[in-house]
Amino acid sequence: MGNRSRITESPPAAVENALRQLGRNLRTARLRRRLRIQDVADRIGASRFTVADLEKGKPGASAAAYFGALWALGLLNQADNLADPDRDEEGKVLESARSPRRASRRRRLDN
Amino acid sequence: MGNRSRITESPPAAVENALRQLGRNLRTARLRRRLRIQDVADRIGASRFTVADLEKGKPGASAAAYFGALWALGLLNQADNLADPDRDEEGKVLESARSPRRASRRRRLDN
DNA sequence: CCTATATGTTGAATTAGATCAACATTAAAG
DNA sequence: CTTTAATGTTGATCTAATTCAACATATAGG
Repeated sequence: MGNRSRITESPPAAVENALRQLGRNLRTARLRRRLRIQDVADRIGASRFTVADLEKGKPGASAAAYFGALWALGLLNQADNLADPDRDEEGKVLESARSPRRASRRRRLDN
Repeated sequence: MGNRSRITESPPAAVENALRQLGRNLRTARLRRRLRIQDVADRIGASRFTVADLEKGKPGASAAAYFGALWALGLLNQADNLADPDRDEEGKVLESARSPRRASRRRRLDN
């Protein structure tokens, strides 16, 4: 019943660091463009508080908010390659000839 | 969560598409690894419903959930370059010699 | 300096995100 | 085909994400 998931409440360090770095990058990009927090907020239809949270790397903020900030700064195209199957070399190796639509337990590798 | 921001409630098409694509990529990567939705959910400490939402590209899901899914699949490193200042060619051009800590309205370019 | 303003901080109010149960559907493997 | 399990769907519940006001701080520019 509805509470916050562990990944949002206390993310692993790698996730926390990635979000903090993204936040710092968003701030750098905004300042380079001479935009105020409020300007970005206006462009995406959010409050200045939310945009400030994004620049802090707040884990609980919505993915749309982060992507929207990238979009407002003209940087959304950099998200296109995220988890791109063509770039997933490990995945390519693991994939069999036929790609299943469900993950069957019996054929799954242990780990 | 509270008053849902416009960017989360009805994101611009570019943002919506980017999220849907990310969701599809997460699913492809998961299936290649022969993992069930539940397996990814267990790894990040979320319910299978949330992970299913991620694979649909749900805008309102937390950024930590998306990054956590990438992390669970060994793909988080692909997020490192998001908005990387070194790759922000347009930002480099706009940046003056000194990088300000605030965006002053007077010096801001119109647009 | 001095002033204007961008940003930080806090606390309260509101509502939607996350969870779960129960059931339906569909694909995988024998 | 049959069986098993992975995934989809729905609705209710609970709590945290977001907003906002008000004030404090600090930076930019003159």
